[in-house]
Order: sequence, then C-alpha cells, then structure tokens
Amino acid sequence: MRRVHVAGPASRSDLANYTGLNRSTVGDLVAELTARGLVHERAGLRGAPGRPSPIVMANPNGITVLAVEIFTDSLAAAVIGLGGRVLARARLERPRDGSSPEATVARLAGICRTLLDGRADQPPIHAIGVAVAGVVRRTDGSLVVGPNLGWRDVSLADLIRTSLGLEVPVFTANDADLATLAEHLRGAGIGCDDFVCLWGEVGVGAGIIAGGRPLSGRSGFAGEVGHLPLSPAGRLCHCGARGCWETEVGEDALLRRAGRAGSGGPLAVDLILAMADAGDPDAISAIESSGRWLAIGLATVIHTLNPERIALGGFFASILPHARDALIRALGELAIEPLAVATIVPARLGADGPLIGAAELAFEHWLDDPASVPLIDRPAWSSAADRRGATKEVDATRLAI
Amino acid sequence: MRRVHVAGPASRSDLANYTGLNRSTVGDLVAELTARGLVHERAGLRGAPGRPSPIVMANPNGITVLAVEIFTDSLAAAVIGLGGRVLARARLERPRDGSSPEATVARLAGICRTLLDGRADQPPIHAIGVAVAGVVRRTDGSLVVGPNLGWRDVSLADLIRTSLGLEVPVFTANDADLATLAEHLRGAGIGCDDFVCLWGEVGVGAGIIAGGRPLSGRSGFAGEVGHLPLSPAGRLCHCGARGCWETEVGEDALLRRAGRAGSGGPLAVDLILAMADAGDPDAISAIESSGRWLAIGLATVIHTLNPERIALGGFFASILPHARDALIRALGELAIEPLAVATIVPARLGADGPLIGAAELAFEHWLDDPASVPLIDRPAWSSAADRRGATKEVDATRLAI
DNA sequence: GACGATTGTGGGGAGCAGCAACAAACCCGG
DNA sequence: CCGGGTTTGTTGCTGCTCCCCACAATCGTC
Repeated sequence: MRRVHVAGPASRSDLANYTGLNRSTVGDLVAELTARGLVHERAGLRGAPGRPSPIVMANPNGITVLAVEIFTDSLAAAVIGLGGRVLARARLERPRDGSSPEATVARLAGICRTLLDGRADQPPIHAIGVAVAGVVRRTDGSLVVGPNLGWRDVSLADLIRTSLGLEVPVFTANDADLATLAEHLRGAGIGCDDFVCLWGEVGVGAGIIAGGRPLSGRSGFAGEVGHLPLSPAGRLCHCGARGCWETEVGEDALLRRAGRAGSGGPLAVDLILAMADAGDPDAISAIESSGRWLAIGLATVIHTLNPERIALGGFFASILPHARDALIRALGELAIEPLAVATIVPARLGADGPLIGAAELAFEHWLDDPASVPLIDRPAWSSAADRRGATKEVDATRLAI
Repeated sequence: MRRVHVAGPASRSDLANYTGLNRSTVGDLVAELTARGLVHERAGLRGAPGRPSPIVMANPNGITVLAVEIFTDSLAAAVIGLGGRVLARARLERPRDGSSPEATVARLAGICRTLLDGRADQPPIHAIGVAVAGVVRRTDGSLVVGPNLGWRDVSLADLIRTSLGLEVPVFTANDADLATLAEHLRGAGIGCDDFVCLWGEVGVGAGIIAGGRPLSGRSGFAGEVGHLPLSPAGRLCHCGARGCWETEVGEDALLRRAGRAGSGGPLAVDLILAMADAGDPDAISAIESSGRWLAIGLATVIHTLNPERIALGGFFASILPHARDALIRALGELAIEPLAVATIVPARLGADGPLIGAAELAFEHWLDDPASVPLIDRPAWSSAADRRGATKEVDATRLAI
C-alpha cells in the first residue's frame, strides 16, 4: 500500500485492485495513514459512471528525509519528501585532493545545515540516506572500501550523525545500487522486475534488480562489472588485472581512441560528441568502437541475468545516441537470439539518481511499518527524550535486517 | 514450517525458534500436519534439562511425486517422497538419434509405469516434476527450445500427463536450474543464500540462487553462461558467435588440448584424468589450461553476482581436483581482492541433482499450502471425480504464478 | 526427593481482513 | 427533472491466525 503511494497518486478502488484487499480494509488503512499525516485525499475525478473514488496521494511533508551523496568529484544533499518530491537541493564540487572522511563530512554537513535551516518551520527530518562511491557492508552500513575516494573502513553513518547532531537513523549504500533503485522506482526501470542499470564514468559499475528486488550479493559487491576480464590481451587496469572491461569502455578509452588521451572530464567527452555530431570520422569511429565493447559486456550481463531492460547511465547515456547502431549490431552477433529481447534505454533521472535512491532507502523503514509514525498530534518532535527513545529502537531493527 | 520439514527433522522447540512463532502455534500446526499425514513425531532425545521436545520429521509417504529428467544422453525417473527421500529410481540411455518428443516421452512413460507399478499398494503420485535440457517458459511450463535435443515449442507438460494417464499437475523447468535448486536445498549449497552452480558437460550452464531465491531472469534464460563472449579471437561456437566460454572450457576443449579431439563422452575425460593421475604432462597441462579458462568465466560471474559459494558440477567436478590450483591462482589475479571470498566446491548430488530438483519443484505447491492436502481419511484417491476437480484448481493457480 | 529449567497444552483475547448489506454519488435516458 | 443502473465508500459482523498466560509434564541436578 505504501508502495503505491511512492509510485504516484491512486484512487481508493485502484488501491483495492492493486493490493487485492477488500474495499473496507483499504478504507481503514487510508484513514489510518491520513491520521498519521502520510497521505492526503482529494475529490476523485468524475466522468465514469458510479460513485467517484477519492484520489489518495502521498503528503510530501508527512515524512521527510535527508539524502546525501559522496562522490569522487562532488558532494550533494537534498531534502526529499514522501512521494519522492525533492523539497530542497544543493550540490558542491569536491576537489580530488584525497581529503579525509572527517573533512569531507564536515563540508557536507555545511550544505546540509543550510538546507535544513531553510526549513526550520517544517517538521524535522525523519531519517538520513547516504549514497557513497564505494562498497558498503550491509550489516552495519559502514564503508568497507572506497577506491576512488581513497578511504577504507569508515563508519560513515556515525560520522554523519554526530556531525549533523541529528538523532535519526542513517542508512548507507552504494551509489550505483541506489541510482539503480531510483531508476527502478521512478525512472527508466518502472514496472520492470528484471532490470539492470549500467553506470559509466571513469569507472564502470552496474546495479541489478532481479525478480523485483535489489541484488547485492554476499557482501554488496554484486554489479562490479567494470572489472569483467573481457579482453585477455588488453591493457593493464588500475585494479591490477589485465583487460578489465573498464579499460575498453570507460571515458578514458573513448578519449584515447579519439586521440585525446589525458584530457579527462566530461567536457572532453562533450567535445568528442560535438565532433561526432559534426561528422568527424575519427570521433564517430571512436564512439562506435566503444559501442561494440559495450555490447560485449552487455552480452555477458544478458547471458548471466537475462534482464528485461537495461538502462545506460552517466557517460554511457551521452554516447548512446551515437553508439546505438554499432551496439545493437554487435549484440545481435553475440547474443543467443531469444535472449536479445532486453531493450536498451538511457537512464532518466540523471545526476539526481543516487540522491533519490538514498531517500528511498531512508523511507524504506517507514514504508515497511507506517504504524511507527506518530499520530497527528504532531509536536512529538518537541520532546527530545521521546525522539531519542524511538531512534534507538529503529536502530536496533535496522541492525537486525 | 514446511520448509523446515524438507530440510531435515527438527524438534518442536527448534521449529518455534526458527519460525519465530509461539509454542502453542507450532503445536497446533504440527497437529494439523500430522492429521494430514505429512509428518511423524518421535520421542525427543534426552540429555538436556527440561521437558524433552518431540522430534518432527517429514513422512516420505505423506506426499510422493514423480520426478523425470529428459537429457540429451539419458532419460531418468524417480519416485520421491516428502523430505527428499528417493523411493524408487530408474535410468535409461538415450541414443542421440534426434527422436521426436512423442517417441521420447513414450519411452519415458515406460520406465515411469514400471516404477509406479512397483508401488501399487502405496498412495498415488501427487504431482510430476520435469527436468529438461532446454529453455522453459515460466508461465505455462512449455519447452521453448532445447538446442541439444533439437526440439522447439513442445508442450511437454500435456504430453507427459496424457502419456502417463495421470490427472496430476505437471511442473517443468530447466535441468541446470533444478539441479542448482537441489544443491541449494540438499547439497553443496545448503544454507547459502547467494549461490551459483556451474554445470559443465558438452555445454556449459549455470543455475543461480540470489538472496535465497532462484534467479531465472525475464524469460528463464538466466545462467546461460556457456555463451559469454570471453575470447574475442577464439573459435567459432555452434551457437554462431565467436569465442564463447563454452568453446574454451567444455569437454571438447579439454579433449582438444589433450590431443584427443573427436573422441567424445565421459570415458574420454576419465582417460585424461587417469593420465593426469599417472603424471602425464600433456594431460596435466590440458587440465590446467581448462582451469585457467574456468577462472576467467568464474571471475565474470563473481564480479556480476558476488556469490558466497560456487559449486562445480558434472565434468567440472571431475577435473576440479586437478585444476584447483591453476584455477585459484588465476582467480587471484583476475578478481578484485575482497570479492575473491567466494569458495569453490564440487557439487554433491551428482547425477541425481536434476531429479531431486524436479521433485522439489513438484513439492513446492503443497509446501506453500499444506492445507490443500486432504485429511487422513485417505482413500480420497478412490474417487476419480474428486481428484480431477482438485487437479483443475491446482492447474489454475499454477498458471497464475 | 525437591528444585530449577525447559517445553507441551489449553483457554482467552487482540488484530487483521473478508463478507454482505446498505448508503452515497455518479452517468444516462426518457 | 427523475428514476434506473453502476460503481464505490461505510458499517457491523464473522472467521482466522497467532500471541499471551497460566498450568502441567518431564528432564537433569543437587
């Protein structure tokens, strides 16, 4: 039920159909959610015969969470309300100076406080979701290793909680996984239960939704497809192995093939795209070559997971229009015919993906158990003691997941 | 609860702990299952303080299913009882003569009838599970394509049902997926929620358990890893593509490297293993080469799925003792370090895997809903009308899955 | 042989959800 | 403008599942 609320407004009878519950039960539940301030009801639209069914919609201010993102090149934060509405947002460039987790979180806390101060008259944040470029341990949400950040074994959740001085639960996960979750719920993967999202920047990673659920693997490393050994005689990868997929389809590979090695960054890629638009044969052939290598890795993913749809994000979304033909052609040669039904689409949420996914992660707990949201006699947040008690309980259940 | 019954005997208090249910509730449920003849209770073992807890164990004759297997080289059938007990079994060589589905099923029906006749005094079969070497459509259980059988679009379930004249539901699935399910429940993958089983014979395929559930993909093709494009400059595969993994790690590749191309079959492989045992350097190097290629594909699987454990079955299990060192060494070079935690083990169930998995598939329906098993006033099977009615209902729910 | 520990048993009750009948609100046709 | 048909919300009742609690049974141990 809560799920439907996070997937858009719906009439009561739609909800009854969707959940398979009785009209009476739906009515009771909606009443309870209204009492807790989680949903609004609006007069239903007429036009059909029969009594009009009220439209139930999520109340963005019913639950609000803080979503933050720690990337190699940027920090970002947003306040996101129920229903996925972005209520406030801020982004900051981050120099690649190998700064410590503490310093980075301090800067992050700065923008967060700015966002929160702008909402001082609104109900406070219910939870914090963190998207970080690295591997996160599922059991306690700590960062095991963030290769591009140069961090290792950081207890990010505690760091952020204390740095912000907020006594709310903090949920942490990998950025690609969260962006994939976001695309699955509100982007290119809506309604698709076997979905893969491939993210390409300097490195390459994927997020996987299998059977409607995120697939994280034993320790959260699933989807590290950047290091598939696809090119046995290929170049040395920074991971130490030879011929990783990343060395053939990453940004650097495209720049190299276009004769612009060394000049990193999205601007260089944009230049090559512009050249290809103008008909430059070297640029076009470089992009097509990336497309063919993309197909080789995608064939691997398709044969292993048989997804219904694959979304390409980041740098891959940019080159997709130019690389599509070469990619599809190569896929047709590599994939067993009936498997090739996976459709390739660009990601839709762009740079907001990880933030929206982090928010979704933070919402999860309340969506699982909306009864834990206090009743409408709101100023519950005026009592610090109550809040702390509630937080503790939540933390315990989180650890038990 | 039923799940625990199929995973071995357990005391009542164990069940209460495992399910989180109350002692009273467990008592009620066990009583109901006993009334339906699904479980027995035996005096609990003493030795601990406190009142001894009765041991609950599955009753093999409570539900019995017929499991059949249609392979390229062999046909097999078994009668399997609740708890996974094999009550009767038969296997038959199948010539690779491209015989039709009808002829094959007729031969299969022969051995099935022999098995069933030997149990004429026992309660009849409750369901049929079919393991077939090919791709099966999940919605209706028909065979989409069986490349090695040379079949296409065969409605196997109906064929088998009419051929045997039994009005029971028939469940069909891919052989590798079922063998993996079997290994997960009762073999090398017990208690492992992120598990991959790699089957090598002439072709190569994998079954995947992700997050405790079978991963079949959009249309059941997941795990077709034999055709991963890992060797761009490699040999032509019978699938039409170039450099499929299969061409480097299949039986034929080993025979080729050992200088015995053409002489197919498990006997040829055994010969090479014997030569390696005797210290023959060519045989050893051929096996090690297979081990290295195995590692390349496994690295792909590991980076994509991050399994906790990988079981090698069929031909791979045979060469594992000799190939292990080369495999582990190559994996160490290819895999990002923390990922390499996946342990590689041989499959445990051997040739029975697909049959046991097929039985598990057939049990599934009753395990989901034990209440649908008639009460102990058994001779319910004396009324053909009742049986047919029940079957129809079951079929409807199966289609709705 | 008494005591503590552990577990099965039975009655009462809370919570969730379905069912059926009724009321409300809409469209449409006369 | 009004009644029929249709769809949907509302209300009271019922049934099911499972928890809680008190009690009895059975063990090891002192």
